[in-house]
Amino acid sequence: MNRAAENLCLSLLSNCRTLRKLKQIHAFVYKSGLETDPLIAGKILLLSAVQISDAIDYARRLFIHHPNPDVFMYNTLIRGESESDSPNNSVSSFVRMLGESYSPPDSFSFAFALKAAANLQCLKTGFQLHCQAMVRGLDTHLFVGTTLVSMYGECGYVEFARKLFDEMNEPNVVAWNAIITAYFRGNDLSGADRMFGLIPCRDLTTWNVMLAGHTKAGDLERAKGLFLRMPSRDDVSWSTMIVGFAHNGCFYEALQVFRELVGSGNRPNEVSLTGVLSACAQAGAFEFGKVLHAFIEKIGFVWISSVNNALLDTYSKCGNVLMARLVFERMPGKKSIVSWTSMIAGLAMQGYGEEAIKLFHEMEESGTRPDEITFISVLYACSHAGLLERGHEIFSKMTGHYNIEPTIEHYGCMVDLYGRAGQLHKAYNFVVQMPVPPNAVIWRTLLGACSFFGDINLAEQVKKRLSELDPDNSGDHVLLSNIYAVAGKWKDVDTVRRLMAEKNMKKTPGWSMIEVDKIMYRFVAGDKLNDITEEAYNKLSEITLKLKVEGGYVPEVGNVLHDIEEEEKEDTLSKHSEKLAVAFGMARLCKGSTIRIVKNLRVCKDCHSFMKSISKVYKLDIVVRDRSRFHSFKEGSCSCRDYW
DNA sequence: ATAGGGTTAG
Repeated sequence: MNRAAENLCLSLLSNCRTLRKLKQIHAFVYKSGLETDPLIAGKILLLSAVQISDAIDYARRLFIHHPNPDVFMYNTLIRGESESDSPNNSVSSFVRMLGESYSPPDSFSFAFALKAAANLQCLKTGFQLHCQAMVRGLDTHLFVGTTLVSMYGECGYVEFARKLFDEMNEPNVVAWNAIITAYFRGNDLSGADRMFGLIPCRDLTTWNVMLAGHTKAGDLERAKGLFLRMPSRDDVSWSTMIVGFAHNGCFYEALQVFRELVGSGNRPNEVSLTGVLSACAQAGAFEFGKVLHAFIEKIGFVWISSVNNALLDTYSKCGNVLMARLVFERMPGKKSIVSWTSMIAGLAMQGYGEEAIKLFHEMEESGTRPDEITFISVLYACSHAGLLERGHEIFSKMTGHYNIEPTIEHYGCMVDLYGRAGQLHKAYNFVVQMPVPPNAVIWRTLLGACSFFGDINLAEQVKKRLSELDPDNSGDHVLLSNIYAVAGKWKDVDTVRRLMAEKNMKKTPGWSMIEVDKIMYRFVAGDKLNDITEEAYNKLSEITLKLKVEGGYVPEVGNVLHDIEEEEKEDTLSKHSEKLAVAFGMARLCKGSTIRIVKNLRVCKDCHSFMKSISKVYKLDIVVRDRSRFHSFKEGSCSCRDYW
């Protein structure tokens, strides 16, 4: 009878995919008095520690309450913890195991604990484990040796990894894959390629290692070539390509590979989904993001926190905080630091400073310790909402209460905080007194503020420092020349322009994107004519006329670089990519639907008032995400309250 | 039960 119950439990467990279901089965196991059955306890631990995402806390509790865990259970816990958010727990479990006389660590224990050291990139821990393995004569074990190669590679000691590899008795394909990965880790692409040529036989992982190595190095052409050449592909190959494209800003390609993946009859896994969602977030592909959301609900990935985090980020980067908030509130289990930080950043981008700070306090109360990224998001929220006092408080809290050493990015946020508020000299003094030497980004932030508030004297001073640090940056010259243009100092404008021409500096072309029928269209300022741009230009002149007549729109020519005739200036302005994108959206989208634009640079003052005017005259909502924040235009005003 | 893919900011 007990035998029958045991078989029933085992068969239930073999089909278990979610923590929810596992808990139900676990309850049944208790009812049947089988909780100490080694086979069943081992399987439940394996599921919660390794096979089900985000269930490691459950696994730990289960382990603690289990009397005399065997070697398998120890190894399973060490394994699960090595891949969790805190791999140091894995090392602690290993140390605890060392103290148990009845279950000494075996080759598996070492392999998993070494994996934790690799994930921690902690050479000291790895080396200590290596020594322990030598004492027990396990360092020559094939699996342990392979993980040692991998660990040293991960910790940046590629030469040493190579030495161990050369000393291995008969390295198999897995060991070869580990040494190739180590070469990539050390940025030695030709070394990796050389080993790829020497390897006696290749398996699927060998190819996947090559894909990952080249996408991480930014060589997507090479990766794509390998992807097409490889004899077969699995879900890791697909997700490597999707994530690789997404990380390198090639969202179009990322979406395309995802479509191919689905088109070829495969079911995307959670990694492909997080990758493609990240591409949607960057591109602002709201409609496609919603399709993915539906898909995620349908196949039950709502239980995976990484997918939820990516989804939350997609909604907030597409300008829909309400949906982001909904995903955030409905997330199962404990919210991770990534969930909190993404939600805070989402509110910050919309200018909801108070709400972001409120959420930050909720996070603190929930017992999740904010990290340096969280503070960047909160400080960003303060600077974009003009909350000087709060920004100051939070900065002090970071250093005082949380003992987090500010990085140059945190100082950048503070400069931005003062700069955006127009306290330019306070910002300047802050930069001069910073304990870290200011870099180009810091000075550029200040130059941007000088440009917004038209402080020519300070701008010239700041530009001098920038010329020392990053003399060939075109954006800085454009900013300076804009400052002169606004002040009508055309001689100075000319000097800057000539310098730019002499040095052959190219302006970063501004582009804007808009999604129509789940396809992203990209417009570049002064684009050549084709069917799409012609449609946009035609609609744009119609809109401009209507705005001038009915909305009292007057082009603000101050931001135009050249000292040319008024009419010509207006012509340059009218080619700004965000205007083309909006016009295209108005021509193509259903009447009354919100227009969503993503722009790579910051929106100019003229385009800003143009959008306001459209929202009033056409009674249309427009959401523009620029380099720095969201602008939601409604009934003639913008959510940024002209503070950007 | 060794190797390969993962979401947050700048």
